[in-house]
Amino acid sequence: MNPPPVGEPSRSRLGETSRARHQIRVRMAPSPTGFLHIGSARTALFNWLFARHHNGAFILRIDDTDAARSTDASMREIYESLQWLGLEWDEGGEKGGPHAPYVQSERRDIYEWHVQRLLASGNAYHCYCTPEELDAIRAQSRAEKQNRAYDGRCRHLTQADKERFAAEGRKPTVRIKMPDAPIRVADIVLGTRDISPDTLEDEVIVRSNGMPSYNLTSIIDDVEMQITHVIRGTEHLNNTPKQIAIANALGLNVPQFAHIPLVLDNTGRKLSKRHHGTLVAVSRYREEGYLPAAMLNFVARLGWAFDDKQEIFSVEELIEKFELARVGKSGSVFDIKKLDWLNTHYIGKLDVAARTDAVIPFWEKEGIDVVAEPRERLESIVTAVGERLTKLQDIVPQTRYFFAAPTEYEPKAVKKWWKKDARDILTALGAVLEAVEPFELETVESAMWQYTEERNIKRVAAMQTLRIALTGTSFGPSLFDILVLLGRDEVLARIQRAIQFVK
RNA sequence: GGCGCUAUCGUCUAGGGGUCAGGACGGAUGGUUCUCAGCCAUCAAACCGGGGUUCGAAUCCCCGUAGCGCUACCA
Repeated sequence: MNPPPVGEPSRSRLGETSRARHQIRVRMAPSPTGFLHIGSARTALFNWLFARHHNGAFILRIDDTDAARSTDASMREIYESLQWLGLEWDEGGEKGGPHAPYVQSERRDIYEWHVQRLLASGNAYHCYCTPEELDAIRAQSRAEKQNRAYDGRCRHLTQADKERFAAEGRKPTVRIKMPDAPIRVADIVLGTRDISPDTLEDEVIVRSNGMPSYNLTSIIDDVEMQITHVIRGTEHLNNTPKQIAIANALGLNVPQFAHIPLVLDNTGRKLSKRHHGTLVAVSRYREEGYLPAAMLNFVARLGWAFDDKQEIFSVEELIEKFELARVGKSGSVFDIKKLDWLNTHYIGKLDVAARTDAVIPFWEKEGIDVVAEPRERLESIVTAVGERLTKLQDIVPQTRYFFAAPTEYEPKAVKKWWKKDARDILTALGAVLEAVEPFELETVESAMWQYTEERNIKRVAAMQTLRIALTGTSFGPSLFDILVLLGRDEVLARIQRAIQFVK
């Protein structure tokens, strides 16, 4: 007895075979209520990759219908984070395009026109319920184990009822009238299913303040902007039948949908601004010194895999190999350890010049005056540090002593390496280093080895004792690199200071 | 409470009626070495449970269970 499902899309599951006639158009539609979320960044990436892979267009739309929470600052931050990641958009944002404006608060007349059509056709109606009444209805529905929170009671208001409410000063919302037929949701990653209409309630599509809400604006803009594929997070899955219903009532064709799994924290919950704060902010990773290439590679592998052997993907490879068909259905935990590994890898791939450039802002941020340093010396330091950088900001603890003598010696290191003979070793080493000619890598090295051999001292003991005197810590680059980079005078001065400290 | 989605090592995943269930991160051990990092080698580590179907099920079907998401005049 059920009427046939509505909303059947015209294309096949993958949508990747029958696209010859139409250009692929996808969009990312953040709401400007804070920084760019790591999950949004992944959604943006998937959209962007899909667009680039198919030579389509990637559109940036700003969903700011929640006026109370949206800010310009947030909008700029989102642009900036996206640009930093290299996810350039073809239309929208501050860039404009043939479907301008791309900011929803500037498109109200478009929504208004559609709402009037809905009202005129009887597919939408005014609802005069107050928030308090709604709360009560919700509570009751829940108690009665109903599957809908709102019962559609204002569908049947008489003209007299409306006038009475209006006289009371109540401002109505507009609700969409949900259909009686099941709605078919065809999802590229999750498959097709029919949603029973009695689980769908009459959503508010225009607030009482006149501002249209998400489910209306989203689908209207997707259609108006000729979006062919809506790729978004699974949290929107339940909105999809509502949006399809709205489009159907308006006689509009819906795009294809692809809901990608959520990004989870290590307890399996959705990563959110609310619970995780700046941990989910793309800008935070930028500030700590993660490379865009690493972020993209990492985030792409959350829910997507190419085969059973490849982990490292350049952006070009990602574009070439990315397919929606290979996106998984289950959520993925954001594992910072793996991001760290990738970041180390990508930093390692930077040549010295590029790595030096990348690291300079991090020195400056910590007040290290790199401008005063010869470029050559900076590059030598970076070379000496080698692969010891997981994040660019690690450059600071790794190299601080190249710019200023240590002000303290790490207690743990001192305890382990500065035994009773530390003073003697330092004194002797000082003499050795004072005498080497010239003060260069090979000469210093052989002089040191000669010393340890003659005195029958363990290399480690001598080296670590000296390392702490010079750097204040027990780890770091080759000690010979450090010696030469510091120069004889500075080395001798630091040895003297250490001897005083040891007493 | 309702509705929906999901389920392979700790994590990201490959595979998929017959495999020693593969790789990577992380972990452990050993090697290289002046330390750390790196690199090399080795090891531990998984098909949510129960029923079917089948000669054979981790794979197909059903039922559970668990987790998550949504449940706003947020998006």
